[in-house]
Amino acid sequence: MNIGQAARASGISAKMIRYYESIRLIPSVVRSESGYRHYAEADIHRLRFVRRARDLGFPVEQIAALLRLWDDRSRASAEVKEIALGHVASLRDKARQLEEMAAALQHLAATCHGDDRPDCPIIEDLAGGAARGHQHHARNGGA
Amino acid sequence: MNIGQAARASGISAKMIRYYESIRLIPSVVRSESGYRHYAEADIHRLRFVRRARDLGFPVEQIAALLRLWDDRSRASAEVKEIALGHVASLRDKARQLEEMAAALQHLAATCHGDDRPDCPIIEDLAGGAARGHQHHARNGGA
DNA sequence: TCCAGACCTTCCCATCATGGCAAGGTCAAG
DNA sequence: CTTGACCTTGCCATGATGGGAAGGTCTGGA
Repeated sequence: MNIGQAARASGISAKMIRYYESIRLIPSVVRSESGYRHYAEADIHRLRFVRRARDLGFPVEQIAALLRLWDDRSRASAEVKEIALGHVASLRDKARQLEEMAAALQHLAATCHGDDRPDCPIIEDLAGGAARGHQHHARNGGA
Repeated sequence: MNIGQAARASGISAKMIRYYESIRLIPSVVRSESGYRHYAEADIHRLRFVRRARDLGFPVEQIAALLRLWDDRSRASAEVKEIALGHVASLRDKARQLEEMAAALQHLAATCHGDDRPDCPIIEDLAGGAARGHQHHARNGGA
């Protein structure tokens, strides 16, 4: 199987397959005499593993760790679980941060008329909280 | 005020102030004869505006739009509100995606013993769903 | 046999926002 | 005048991905 077929079979673009190989996330595959990469079933499985892990938002570094654990038949499931739960925590943390920003901004937007008047609490907040109204500042604009 | 003081006053690193200037998010400030940037109060206000918008997760492009609206005393508040609510939606969307990943992974992890046995539903799922157990695949790993 | 077109290779560039480092100029205080 | 803090520009790196160029390979058909 050439890289294009491997890409279609795994759901990872050829570009990314080469990239993953370059950073050693996946091993170098065999090449034909002319230099074409050749993928066997086991390689496709590995790529699909990577694909699923990416879909779950794992950073590449952690995927590397998961692949090592996959290869190690005797590792404790606790090791895998620890990585997984650590990642869950990090995902939740990021989600919470985004949600907090959204809530703050929505709160601000709720007090904005949103009509054709120029009055806007959102801009006023960004401009420095409740303190000032709207000081002008036309400046030496042209770079 | 030099760039370092402006950085301290605005909460944006000197590096980022220069960057923002280079991409024209903020206008070029006046320079001393020796080339040092000099910041006036109005510049600091503008930088703080940018800082707050960044804290709310606005991408730089949208901050540029907000700054234009800030400068335009006659614009309708509806324009600002639209940008803000659009951003709220995008933040919520990202947060939801992360949360979905976290939930899926947590669900998976819940079925994993997490002890010293090698059995691990997490790895098994990544390796290809319920289909196979754990096929081996030692390969030309060397790279 | 030869060509077209689809495929492959490597290499470089861009994203987005940020930090780091290096080489060199400037300024203020001692 | 020296020292040290500060400034300047420029390049490189991140993390994961896409785009494109320049050139080699393979396959099928006329």
